[in-house]
Amino acid sequence: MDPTIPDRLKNLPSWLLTQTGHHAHRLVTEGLSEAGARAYHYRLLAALEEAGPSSQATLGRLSSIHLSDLVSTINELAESDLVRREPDPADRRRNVITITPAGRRRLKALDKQIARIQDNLLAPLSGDERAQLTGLLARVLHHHGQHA
Amino acid sequence: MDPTIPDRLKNLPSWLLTQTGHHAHRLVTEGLSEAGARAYHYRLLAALEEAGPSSQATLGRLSSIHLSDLVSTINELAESDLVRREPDPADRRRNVITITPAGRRRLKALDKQIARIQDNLLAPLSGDERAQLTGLLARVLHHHGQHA
DNA sequence: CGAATGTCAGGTCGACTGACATAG
DNA sequence: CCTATGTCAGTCAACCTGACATTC
Repeated sequence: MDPTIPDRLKNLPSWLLTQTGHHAHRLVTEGLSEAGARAYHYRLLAALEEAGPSSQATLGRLSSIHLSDLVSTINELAESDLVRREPDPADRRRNVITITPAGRRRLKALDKQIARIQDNLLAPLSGDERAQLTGLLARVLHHHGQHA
Repeated sequence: MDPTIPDRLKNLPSWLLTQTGHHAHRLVTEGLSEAGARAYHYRLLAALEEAGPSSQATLGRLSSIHLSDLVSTINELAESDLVRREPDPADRRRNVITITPAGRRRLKALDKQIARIQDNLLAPLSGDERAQLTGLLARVLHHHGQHA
């Protein structure tokens, strides 16, 4: 039998969101670690490929990674030659971060892992229900993203 | 203007879940900290009041709090006289944890905080949509709760 | 001047791992 | 013997704070 979740929690949105969020995070972490990557790596590579060469400050905004964490994340990716970090000649405060061909290949491989994980994560839901869920979540996230 | 979330993430369920989960967690943490409590405290008190006096192992299963974290959580609650920890005469490996009257009062106060937070969290959704969302999340959670 | 950028040291919270002693 | 229980030490990822020097 199930460990009978307390009534107070069973239908509490904040509980459901933190717990499912945690399961999602666990699945992603496990899936990516097989490929030797972390969630931050995927987020950063994804933002970087879509935005093109960018400053660290911009990448932080795009990927929702804190500036102070970006430093070490970029260090790690640069060490594996997945990105390059170069000073911006036009603004000497900035670095320009560029994704390398190896970075693009890595990103593609991670894309596949990530896609597999989604299916696992939402296994009990139909296609329509998955779309419903993502739609609702996107609205909640957007609302809090505005003024967070 | 919005920081234009990368396409890869924008509709990715695992991303939406971890991010909204994080917002939920942040709101809960902030709300409870005004009352001098943490999320673990609420979860434990809730499980305890509904289950009645229980061993730590049982409480861990009910509240999804890891056994090793339960020790310090109970220490904290016991120090404020919100719960009592007593050896179980019938099974001397066990402690029996009991909620005190002060614990029940505290729990009621936290309930109110928590209710307020839900409204904030789901602000952009209608009543029907909130029910839809919690229903879908509960199914996902239940699925992963089975064999986690 | 004020604002933006990158770096670093540190802290928090929730979740977890491994070891251990004790008791059933 | 094996399992359950409680305790402790320590790790981890993600997120955040505050400080600082540099440059615009």
